[in-house]
Parts: sequence; C-alpha cells; structure tokens
Amino acid sequence: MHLPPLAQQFVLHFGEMGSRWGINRTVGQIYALLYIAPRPLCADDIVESLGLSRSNVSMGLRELQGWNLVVPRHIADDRRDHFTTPGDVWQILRTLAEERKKREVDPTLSVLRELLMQTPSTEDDRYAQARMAEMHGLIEQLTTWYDDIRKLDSERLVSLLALGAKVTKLLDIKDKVVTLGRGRSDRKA
Amino acid sequence: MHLPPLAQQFVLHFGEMGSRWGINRTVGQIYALLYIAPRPLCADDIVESLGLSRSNVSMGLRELQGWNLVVPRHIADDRRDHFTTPGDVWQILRTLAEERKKREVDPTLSVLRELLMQTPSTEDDRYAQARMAEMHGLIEQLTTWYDDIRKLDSERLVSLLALGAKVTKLLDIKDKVVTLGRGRSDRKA
DNA sequence: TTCTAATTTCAGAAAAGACTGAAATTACCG
DNA sequence: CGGTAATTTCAGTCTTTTCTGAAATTAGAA
Repeated sequence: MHLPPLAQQFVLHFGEMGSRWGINRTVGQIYALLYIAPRPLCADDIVESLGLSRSNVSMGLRELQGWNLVVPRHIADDRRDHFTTPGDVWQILRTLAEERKKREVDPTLSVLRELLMQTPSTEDDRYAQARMAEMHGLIEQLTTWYDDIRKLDSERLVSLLALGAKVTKLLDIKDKVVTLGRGRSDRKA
Repeated sequence: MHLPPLAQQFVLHFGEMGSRWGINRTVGQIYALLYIAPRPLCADDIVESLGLSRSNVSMGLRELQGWNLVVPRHIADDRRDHFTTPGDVWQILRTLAEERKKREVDPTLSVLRELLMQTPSTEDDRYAQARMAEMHGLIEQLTTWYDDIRKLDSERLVSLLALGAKVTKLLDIKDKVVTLGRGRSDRKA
C-alpha cells in the first residue's frame, strides 16, 4: 500500500473498523479510499493503492454499489469504469441509515408481524408474544419517526439536530400557545 | 432445540440476524431466549433450550453482559447464576445505542481528531484532510445531538418521536412567538 | 479444611468468510 | 464480424471466527 500518510492512516482505520460495521476489511478500505480521493478512481487505481487482487476489488466495488455508497462515474476518453462516493456527507448519512434499516431492522419487523398474527399454544408462548409485541411497538415508533425525518432537507435536519433535547421545551411553548389560543384548561389532554 | 413454536421462531430469527448486527448466531439466540423468557434462566436452561455447548453459553453470556444487555439475577436457594434482559424496551434501546456508539463511532471520532491535527504533506493529503473534516463535523453534530437526547426520560422521548418532522413546524412557531415578543424584523438572525 | 457443584479457560476442531488467479464473459473498437 | 481491453465469475485456498470438550478454577456447603 503506497499512499500519502494521512490517507493511509484513514484507510487502515476504516479497514479495521470494517468488521464492526458489518462489512469486511477490504470493503472498508475501498470505501475510505474513494471517500478521500480528489477524483474518481478506476479499479486498477484501487488495486495499486491498496495492494488487493483485481477480483477482490471488483467484488468490493459491487458490494459498495449495492449499498449505494459508491457510484460509477464515467471519465471522458477512458474505457475503464471509474467510481466515487457521493460528496455530500449528509446524503451519505441518509443512504447509510436507509440501507442499514433495510438490512438490520426491516426483516425483524416483518418477522415480528408474522409472529404476532399466530395464536400462542402454551402459556410461555403467550408471554413471549407479549414481549414481541413490546419490541414491535418500539420498532414501529422508531421507523415511523424515521420515515418522517428522512424527508427533511439537510438544512432542516441540521437545525433539528442542533435543537436536540430543547425540543421538549418547544413542546411546552406549543402547549402554552395552544392553550392561550383556546382560552384555557385543556393542557395535557 | 425444543421450545414452544413462537419462541422457537423468534430465537431462530435472532440467530440469523446476529451476523448483520455484529454479534454471532449463538449470542443472538441466547439474547432472544432471555428476552422472551418469563423468568431468569440459568446457563443449563439455555444449553437445554438451544442445544449449545456449556462453554459456548458461558462465552455468549459474557459477551451479552459486556454489552449490558443481560444482567445476572440471583434466585433464592439456587447456587447457579441466573440471567435476564432488563425488561423495559426503551431502556434496552438506550443501552443498545450507547454500546453501539462506543464500539462503532467513538473510535472513528478519535482517529479523525488525531488525523486532523496532523499537517498534510501532499496536495492529495490536503484534500483528504478536508474530507475528513467534513466527516468529523457530521459525527460531532450527531453525537452532540445524541448526548442531549439520551438524557430524556422515556415519556419525553416517546413524545419527541411522535412529533417527528413536525418539529420543524414548531420551530416556525417559536420563530413567530419570539418575533412577536420582540416587536418584529429580526427573524432568521 | 475438604468435597462438590458451578463456571471459566483454552487448545484444537469445525464452520464461515475472505481472497486469489485462471477462465469466462462482456463491452467496445476498427 | 474479429480482436482486444476491461470486468466478472468461481473453484479452490487461505484466514478468521466460532464452537467444543477436557481440564482448571472458583465458590459454596458441610
């Protein structure tokens, strides 16, 4: 691997973290490399920079495209495919959230729905089903919230984040405004 | 594995999902079993229910305790250790968020900080560092938000989720209120 | 203390996953 | 159409992770 020092450290870190993030070392490195590359790279650039086999790079790029984290970009007068990561980090965050939800949450949600349709056959199954219902409820609330949030443009998303827990204060303000508008006495209904 | 039907399906699903969630099959199954168990289980109960080796169960329990997802619970007149999952699903969510952040986010944040301290030695490294700064900024904003949110009790967290993107509307309301209070003309300062 | 039950450790076996190079396929050019 | 460059596929190899059983350790009861 011959890369400038900063790039190298960044790439190595992403490789190490790969397994924790549910991707493998090579895929992590390829992503990192493309993320900091000042221009789209072709597969051979990656082979050279990271010292991987050509076929491994091909598979890694495929996986990253499957995550929508890497996109092909055509370069004039070059037959080879080139690849980049979309530049806007907020967009990257959205993509990551979307894909992780699809892989890590949706299958469970759908299994839970199935299991909640069934009739428990033992006392323990009855209890188990109640616990599953709790989990299902939680996930539903989270995904409903997420479906709502994901539609925000980046600017609004940022201000929402900046607001943080202060939102609850706003909630109180809203309460007051509504109450004042109506006259009185129906708060916390 | 001999478990009532619903329990069995639930446990098998968690086993399959394990690898996507960064734990292994057995650990996923053990967690699932404890989650739906109507009372604390000892290691041998788990061995019997899931058909794993005693030592594997021991290691799985250790890992789950490391995640704070499973806690030991002493049972009167029984020398064996028993284990449960904390009951409140919102608390489970907090724990999960906390632990995943610790494992998946914090190390990267700290590496990024280090790399941003260094002086780039090539033109490409300069660009790379700028990209790292973008990533760092994003993660900082997210973790700041998270640090704020995590302090909320479950009730407030739920209402915040229920609010979803409507928060931005509230922001507008706040703007108006503030503006009215002040007189006029200094919105979006 | 001694005895026994419960648990953990750990070296090696088994399984899963990642990686490679050679061969096959695809895509483009003349 | 060839011919060639680029890419993908895949069977086999290598690496890593998971799992096991036997041995060691720990903790409680007598």
